[in-house]
Amino acid sequence: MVARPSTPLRGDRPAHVYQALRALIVRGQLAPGTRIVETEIATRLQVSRTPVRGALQRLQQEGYILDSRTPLQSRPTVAPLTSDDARELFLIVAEIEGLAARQAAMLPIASRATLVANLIAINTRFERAAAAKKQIHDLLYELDERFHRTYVDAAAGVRLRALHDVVKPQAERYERLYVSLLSRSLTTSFIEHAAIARAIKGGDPDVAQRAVQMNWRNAADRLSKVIATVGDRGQW
Amino acid sequence: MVARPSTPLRGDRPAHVYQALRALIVRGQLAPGTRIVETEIATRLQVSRTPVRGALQRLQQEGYILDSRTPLQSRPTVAPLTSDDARELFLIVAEIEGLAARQAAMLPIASRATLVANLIAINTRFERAAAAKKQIHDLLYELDERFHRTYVDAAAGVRLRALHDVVKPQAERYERLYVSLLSRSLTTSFIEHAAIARAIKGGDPDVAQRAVQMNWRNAADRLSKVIATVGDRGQW
DNA sequence: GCGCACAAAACTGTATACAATTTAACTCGC
DNA sequence: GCGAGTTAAATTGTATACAGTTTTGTGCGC
Repeated sequence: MVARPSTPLRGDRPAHVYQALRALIVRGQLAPGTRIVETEIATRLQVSRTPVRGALQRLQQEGYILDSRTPLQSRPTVAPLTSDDARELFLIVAEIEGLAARQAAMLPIASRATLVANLIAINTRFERAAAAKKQIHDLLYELDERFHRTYVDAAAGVRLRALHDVVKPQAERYERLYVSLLSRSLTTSFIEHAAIARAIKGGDPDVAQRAVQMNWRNAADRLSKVIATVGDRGQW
Repeated sequence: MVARPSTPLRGDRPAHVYQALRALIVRGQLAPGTRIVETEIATRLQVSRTPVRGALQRLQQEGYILDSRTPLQSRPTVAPLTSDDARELFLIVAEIEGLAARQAAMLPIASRATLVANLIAINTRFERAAAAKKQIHDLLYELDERFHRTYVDAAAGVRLRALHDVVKPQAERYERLYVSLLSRSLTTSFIEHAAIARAIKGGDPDVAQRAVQMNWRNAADRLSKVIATVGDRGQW
C-alpha cells in the first residue's frame, strides 16, 4: 500500500538523509563550496524538512558543512578541501589511531595474537594489490581502511571509537580525491603497516603508538604536498 | 512589548538551550541517568520543541546524553559517570592537548616566548592557589583549565580546537565532581605544568607532547582510582 | 547603459498540529 | 490480592504553516 518501498521507516529518516548527503559529499558529487538548501534536499529525498534539519546539523558539527556567514547570517555550504585542513585532519587521525594502537599493544596476549594475525593477513592482501600491474584504487583504499579499523575495533573503548567514526570518514574525502596521485607511495604504506603489526605483537604501547603516528604523519606530508601542487578545491 | 526580555533572539534559541542543558549536566543538577523529555525542557525554557530538538541532538552526539534504547526506541538519558569512561576520556584529552603542545613547540621563537611567559604566569598563580591554607576549588579548576587552553589556543588549528572544545568540557563533569578528592595531587600538577612550559620553550615537539600526555595520563590514573573507590554515578 | 530603489521570491527559524508508538494505569477475572 | 488484557496518557517522529530575513529580479531615473 505504500507508495514507494524505499521510503525510510519512522525514526530512520534523519539517519537516511545523513548518510545520503555524507556519501554525496565524500565522493565529491556535492562539490566543495556548494550551497545546501534544506527544501531542495527534502524534496529530492521525499521527506519533510524536519529530518533534513537534523541531518544537516549533524553534518555541520562533524565538519562536512560550514556556515559561510555573510554579515551575520548562517548559510550552509559544503566544506572546502585545502592543504592545511588535510594536514591537520591527518595529524588528528594519527593521534586517535595512535591511542588505539597503544591500547591494542596492551591487550592480553591471546587476543593480541589473533589481532596481529588479522592485521598481517590484511596487509598481505594490501601488498599484492599495490604490486599489481593495474592498481584498483577502490580496493587499495578499502584494504588500508580495514587495516586501521581492525586494531581500532579491537582495542578502543566506546568513546574513542565514536571519535574515530566521526573523524576518520572525513579523511576519506581527501584520500579518495588523491588516491591516484598517492599510489606511488603505497609501498611505503605497506612497510609502515608491517611495523605497526610488529609493534602491537611486541606489546610495547609506546612503540605501537609511534608506529601509527609515523604512518599518518608521513601520509599528511605526502598529501599536503600533492594538494599544494594541484591546488585547493572549493577555495578561491 | 515583548513578554520577557530574556527571550533569546531568533537564531540563538538552539544555542541557548544547548548551553543551559549542558551547564545543568556538567554541574550535576541533572543527575546521571535522568530521563530527558523534550516537552518539559521546551516548557521550562519557554521555547518550542524545534530548537530543543537541535540542542538535544548535539548533546547526544557529544556524549552528554545517551539513548537508553529499550527494544527499538530511543529514549534520551543523561550519560552516567563511570571509572572506565573517565579513564578513556582523559586519555583522549591527553592526545588532543598533546598534539596541541607538539605544535606549540614548533611555533616561531617569538610567539613561543610570549606563550611560555603566559603559561608560567598562570602556573605561578596555580601554585599559590594550591598552597593556600584554604583551597578554593573553583579557582584551582579555573587556573588548570586556563593553563591548558592557553597553549591550545596558541597553536591548534581550527579542527583541533573544535575537537578540543567538544571533548574537554566533558572532562569537566568528572573534574568538578572529584576536585575535592583530588586536591592532594595538585602539587604534582604544578610540577607537570612547569615541565610542559619548559618543553614548549625548548622547542622539541616530541618532548612537549610527551609532557602533556604524562600530565593527563597521571590524572586519569588518579581519577579512575578515586572513582572506583567512591563508586560510579548513574550506573547500577 | 548603469546604478539605485523597490518589490517579489526564496530560504531559514520557529511553532504547532498530527500520527505512531511506547509507557502507565486501570479494570476485570480468578 | 494478583495478574493479564485493555484503554488512556505521554512522548517522540514527522509534516506543515507562518513569520522574519536575505537574496534575487525588475524598472525607473539619470
